Amino acid sequence: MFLDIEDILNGDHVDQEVSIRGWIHRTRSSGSIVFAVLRDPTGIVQVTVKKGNVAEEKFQDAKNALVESSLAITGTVHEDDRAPGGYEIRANDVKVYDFAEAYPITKDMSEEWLRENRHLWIRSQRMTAIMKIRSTMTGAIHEFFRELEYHEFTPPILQPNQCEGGSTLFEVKYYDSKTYLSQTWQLYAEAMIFSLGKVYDMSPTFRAEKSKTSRHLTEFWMAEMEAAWLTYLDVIEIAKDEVKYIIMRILEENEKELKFLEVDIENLKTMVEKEWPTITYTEGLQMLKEKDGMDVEWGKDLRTIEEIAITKHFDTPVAVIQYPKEAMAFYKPIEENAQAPGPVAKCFDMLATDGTEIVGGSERDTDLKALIDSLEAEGEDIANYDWYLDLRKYGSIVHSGYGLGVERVLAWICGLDNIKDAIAFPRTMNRFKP
RNA sequence: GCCGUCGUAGCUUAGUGGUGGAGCGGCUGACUGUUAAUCAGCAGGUCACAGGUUCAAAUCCUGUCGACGGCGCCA
Repeated sequence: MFLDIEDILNGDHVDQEVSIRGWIHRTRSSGSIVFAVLRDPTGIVQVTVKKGNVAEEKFQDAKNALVESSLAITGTVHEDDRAPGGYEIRANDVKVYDFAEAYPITKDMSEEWLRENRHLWIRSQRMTAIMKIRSTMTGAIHEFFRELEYHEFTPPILQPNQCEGGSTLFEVKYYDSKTYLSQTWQLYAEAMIFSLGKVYDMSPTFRAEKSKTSRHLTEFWMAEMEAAWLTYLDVIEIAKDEVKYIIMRILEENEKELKFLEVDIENLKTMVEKEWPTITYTEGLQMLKEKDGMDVEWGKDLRTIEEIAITKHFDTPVAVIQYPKEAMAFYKPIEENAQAPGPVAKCFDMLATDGTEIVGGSERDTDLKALIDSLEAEGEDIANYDWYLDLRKYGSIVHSGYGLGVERVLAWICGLDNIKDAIAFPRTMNRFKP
């Protein structure tokens, strides 16, 4: 029976004989004693192997095993200040499963090298911590929506047409014709609300944008929701609750990992308790003018630099609503009750405290003619959308939804400076290996 | 699509016109308490690729390839 290393570090097994198994994280030898730090999914612990305490052959094995060799150790747990973590196992038996070759990842590593060796780098304490938090996060999203009695609906990934105007699609050969990888589940979710009412999903999303930044992936996971009878103002509040719930669950489950990543835990705690503001696009422009001296022409979409400036005035994420209709995708309806110099849409973005867009959503236009006009204005072939337009012909109702970028939120919560570390095997414009 | 940075040993790098060095890692040896130990020694190079300038190119020029970042766009 093998214990988790975590259990040793809890101090419950002092002076007991235990067995653990894992991989060598660090190793050094000093004549007749070998210090090996062993790693398993739960933590790291120092093991000492002394000449004479184990069979000579096993001592040599311990001495010769390089970093990442896999082995099992049986020994006695001792409390010892000299050991990292405060506990060590003094071995009386060693079994090496596999002697590793010289591990290519050593002390000095460039970003590029680590990405080329991502299949090995995911063993690092840093990536392990991030991936544990990611698991908590995706679990929390399911919990959150199921608690609200949403149904999970999984959309097709191969889709015949685009949705987000401007985003480029990955084309897939489909027998003798062609189709595209999903860039959103939205159109299908809009169909499903007539059946299930309230739906959510988390699914891969593909965007062939030529964006080479620390905030973009070509394949990422989007957590979306769509609900009948709700307005965009209703779902904004759900989005705020969802992100707060994600943070709360991570605080409950991953304190150790957050500390390892040097995340400001107190800051996250207070953020969960605060009200998150909602401002309009027009108010945002005013704020930029008055507080930042940035003069943005009304009607232009907010650029990265402006989003960062706005978020600097808040200590929580902020929802920005009612962007100019002109700059928005075809399905976002006009908000008639807005105070703005021009037509605005029933839509919102949520900006995290570092200025990244973590959520985007809207009400969906129910006016058949308006939809057709918008599509035509964007140069789309109406025939490609016939099934979607059907949804407006049979009992059309008000409905809204949004999408949350899983990696964006994770990177923000963990304070990662690059979104590529928020997913195990990132896909970007220039890299789809390993 | 536009702008910029980088490419030298397995890894991290020094080297701006004149015989390619070092640290880490590996191997050999020493060491009974290390903290990504220390000490001695050994091996390891198509200076991304192609062309050009020059008596001489890792170094200067042109092109290509690769990687990274920023803008725009987006989650």
